[in-house]
Amino acid sequence: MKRPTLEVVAARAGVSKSSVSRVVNGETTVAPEIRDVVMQAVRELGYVPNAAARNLVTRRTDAVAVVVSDPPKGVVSDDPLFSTVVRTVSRELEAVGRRVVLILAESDESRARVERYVAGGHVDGVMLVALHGADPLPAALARMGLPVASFNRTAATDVPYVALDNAGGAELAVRHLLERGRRRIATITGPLDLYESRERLEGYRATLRDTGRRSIVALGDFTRVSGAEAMRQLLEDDPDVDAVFAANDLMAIGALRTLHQAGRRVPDDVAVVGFDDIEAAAYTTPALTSVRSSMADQATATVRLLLALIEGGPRKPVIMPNELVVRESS
Amino acid sequence: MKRPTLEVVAARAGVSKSSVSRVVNGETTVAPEIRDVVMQAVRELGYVPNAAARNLVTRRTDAVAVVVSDPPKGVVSDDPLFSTVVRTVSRELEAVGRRVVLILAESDESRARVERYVAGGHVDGVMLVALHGADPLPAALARMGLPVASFNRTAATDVPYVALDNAGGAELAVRHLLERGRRRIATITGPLDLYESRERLEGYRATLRDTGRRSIVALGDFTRVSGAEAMRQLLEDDPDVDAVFAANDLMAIGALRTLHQAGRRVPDDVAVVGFDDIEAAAYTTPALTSVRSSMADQATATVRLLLALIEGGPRKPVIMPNELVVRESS
DNA sequence: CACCCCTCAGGGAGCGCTCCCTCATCCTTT
DNA sequence: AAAGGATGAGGGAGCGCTCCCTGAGGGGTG
Repeated sequence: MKRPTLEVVAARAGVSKSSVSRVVNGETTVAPEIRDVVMQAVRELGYVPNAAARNLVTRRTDAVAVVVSDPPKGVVSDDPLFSTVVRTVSRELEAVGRRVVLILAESDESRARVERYVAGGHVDGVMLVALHGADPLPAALARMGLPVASFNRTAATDVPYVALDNAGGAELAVRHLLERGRRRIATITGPLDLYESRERLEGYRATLRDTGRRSIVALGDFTRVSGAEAMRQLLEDDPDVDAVFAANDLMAIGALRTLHQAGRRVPDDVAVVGFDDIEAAAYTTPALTSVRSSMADQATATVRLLLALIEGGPRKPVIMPNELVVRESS
Repeated sequence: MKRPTLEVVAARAGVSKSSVSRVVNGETTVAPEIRDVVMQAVRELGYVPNAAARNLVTRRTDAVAVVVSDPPKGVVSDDPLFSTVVRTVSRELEAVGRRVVLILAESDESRARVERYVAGGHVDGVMLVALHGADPLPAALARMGLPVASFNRTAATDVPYVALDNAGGAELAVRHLLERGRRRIATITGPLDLYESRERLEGYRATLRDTGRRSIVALGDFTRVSGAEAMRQLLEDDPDVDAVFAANDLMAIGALRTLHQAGRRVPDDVAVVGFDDIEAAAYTTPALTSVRSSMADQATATVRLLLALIEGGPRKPVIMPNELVVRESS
């Protein structure tokens, strides 16, 4: 069951190790006949280069770490962000022949492990996902000089990122509700240690402020449960609320549930708008109006950014646009 | 920015490379004072062993490939199976100090890449997820002698797996509907090239058969869209249908949507039962009755199985139990 | 025709680590 | 007290690969 080495292939092909190496690595300075005989031997022996040996000398790994830094927060296991991002990223990296090493950094301990791992030079670059503002990881990674790109903005200003136009999206949502004639427009925020949450909240506030209306804010943490809870709070605090902008769809879904239980009709009594336009948004009752932000596109852009960084490209952030998808809930 | 090597650490500590190696690898045959002085040097220099070099000689990688073999099937990006499994597996492997190399095998081409990759000895074992019955990958991987464990049963009989009691779960669902007095119980199946789909269908059929009732079957593919479509079909084929057992929750959610649009009340006119009890099941309107099968537990069991396999454990399958969670939809 | 240059194959050092083997030291045992 | 055994440190080969360097051979130029 021993795998053939370069040397064995060379012997079989009757050429030197160097030539085989050149052929395998696609160098052009090889005579066609040597090329052919080597390829033949490679095929016959089922030769696969040993990545460890190669990595040992080249210092390149062809691997990228995808670090999902995020507290486990209970059972939010079907968080669509996670699968969309991981899936897209994996697909995109696969296409350029790079491996994905997935790392969940849920505790300080595992965060330390990530640092050690990355410091060990096992990967060519790191993509960061879902960090709260205070997370020390981005800065720590950036400090070790390895290419790092972040999905969403982080507190570490020197880490290039790809983010949405969050404030713009929130403005879209709120303007839409105003146009529908809503007067008491509340919001359910995401965790405020996340930039996106803060920006969405700020967009909501700014838009209302322009019309002289006051903000009605309840705090959530991007989970369905928190959305349901926040909606209950909102109903209690201000029974006349007639519209809600939830900072993501999961929370909007939670809010929908609370409204249903409380006997409020959507959109007749209360209009609801979410953010992200996840697939489930089209399957709620009533179907959810949402700010569409293609997480997949954002993920792709982040991968591209990281790859560019690895090639020595410029470290500049990217902002993705978004649009409003109007459905039954508003 | 050059990383220190074993040799440098040895020099600093005033001992031999061998001793440093022993300390770093936690061998016990080292005098405490040498241990201490080495640890000190390691700390001071921030030494992290080079995995490539280590792997080159030991042939161990401490990495496990998680292969998600699955056609891209459009936008089913928030498939809860994916995130739950990947997340759980990652967490579990992290805990035992192993890396996760995530590979999406969506095309024949990438499947070939997986084979080559695994053949290259880059990982100590492979965990397979979500394969359709005809997938040649499991057999191919098993053939190369590497430990392989599958999340769910596959066609390759020699690949150990962890599966649910699918037929039993279906029976639970159907019996429950019968007890509720339903007479025309239909089912929406998953893709029939999946064992789980076939087993759930078989469980449904067998249970109905025992009561002398006939089966009413519509085909789905585990997505919301397909559930909605199948429900439409069912309504058309048999307008008197008064209960539906969907082979997973996502399709049940799709069915709920169709029923809502068709003006049928749930559960009054039609009762709906899903399978998996994903988080979203509690957030539908009405909340979904579902067969609970902890995907997380199943994923954990699969990891354990794989780790045992790597240690040379026995190759025997594991079957997980399930229970019915009754909510408003039935 | 002689010389030089260019192209391209082969030789071999060395990447950082492990692990086998040797050997020094100290403790036991008779 | 001498010899054998246990313990544990050090030396060094070698894992499979890349890449620099050397040098052979062929073609072009004056």
